[in-house]
Amino acid sequence: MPTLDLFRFAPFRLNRLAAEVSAALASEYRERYGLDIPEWRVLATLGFGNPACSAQYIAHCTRTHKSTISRAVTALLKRQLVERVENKDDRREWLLRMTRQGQALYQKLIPRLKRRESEILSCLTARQRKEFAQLLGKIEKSLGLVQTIKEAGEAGGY
Amino acid sequence: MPTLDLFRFAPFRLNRLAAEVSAALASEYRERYGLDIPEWRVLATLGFGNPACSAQYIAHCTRTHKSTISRAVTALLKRQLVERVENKDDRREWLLRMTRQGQALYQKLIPRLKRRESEILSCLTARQRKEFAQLLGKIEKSLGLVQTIKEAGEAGGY
DNA sequence: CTAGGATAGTCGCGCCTGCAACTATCTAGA
DNA sequence: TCTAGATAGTTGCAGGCGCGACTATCCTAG
Repeated sequence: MPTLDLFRFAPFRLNRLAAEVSAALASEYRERYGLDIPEWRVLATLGFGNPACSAQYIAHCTRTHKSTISRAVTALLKRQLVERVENKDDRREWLLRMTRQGQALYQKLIPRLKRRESEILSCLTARQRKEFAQLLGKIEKSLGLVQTIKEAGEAGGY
Repeated sequence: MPTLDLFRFAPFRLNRLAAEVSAALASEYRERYGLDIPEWRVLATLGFGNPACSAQYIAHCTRTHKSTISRAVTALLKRQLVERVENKDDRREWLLRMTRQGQALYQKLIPRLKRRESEILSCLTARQRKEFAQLLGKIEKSLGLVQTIKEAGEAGGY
């Protein structure tokens, strides 16, 4: 007679943990800066080595649906946190980048988020944190979640 | 100038991984058996050491909102996968338990889900899987996600 | 015994988000 | 060149779910 302990079942544990961690961070970007997760992902992508990229690129490498990214970009445009410029080579897409105001918000937000992450992981030793990151990496890799940046990049620079 | 690599940021990684794992399992309980996640959580709770408990108990220990559990129970009642009996001692609540049909579905579903979990974790060695479970446990504990069963139990048996 | 507060469960409302259709644009092949 | 298919982005729609109000019931203090 098969049985399953939900509390030892990795998929359930990952879901619950991710929800809890997201809730812990939401107070930073939502309550303090009025951002939701998709909007934060747009800023995060533009803020790290991708100063001007398309919405599609952001959707790909954050694994977020393009309609969700589209709405996030619309909201960020309205708040003048990002701007978009026409891509002469391909007029279907727009190149997105943070405005000065967007960068200012980003600069203030990042240290707060890093601090929150540190708090959450502070129950682990430095060695355990590294181990945890590596194990996550192995699972991500086997699920095909890792190479999105490189592949996206190689697939035409976006 | 602070910066943050989304792909090394634990909250993002956990979110993305949880979403991917959930999607991988959804084909089992949704496509094959027409269950969504809350419904599956109800069955899982009833199937493991809690043969007759209240909706509130399920909500507590799965960390799911009571309205979500309520709707899941309604759907399961309609499909006659669970039934509920009046609790003479407290007529505000109902005791839920799986019907014979519910148990039959549960028996067929469990091995499939376990197999999927094994596939997902097959990229890790046995030792790494154990390590991963322990690290998850430490984080869960520090976030107060662990003792829900015991606390719920001690809080009156529900 | 009664009144006020707590708790179980239900349900309406609104937000979020994925799906799919749509437009505009690009690309490849006849 | 022209056409068919692919792709970027937007948007209407519907389903899922959390919030909060509501009813019914229970409990505790006076």
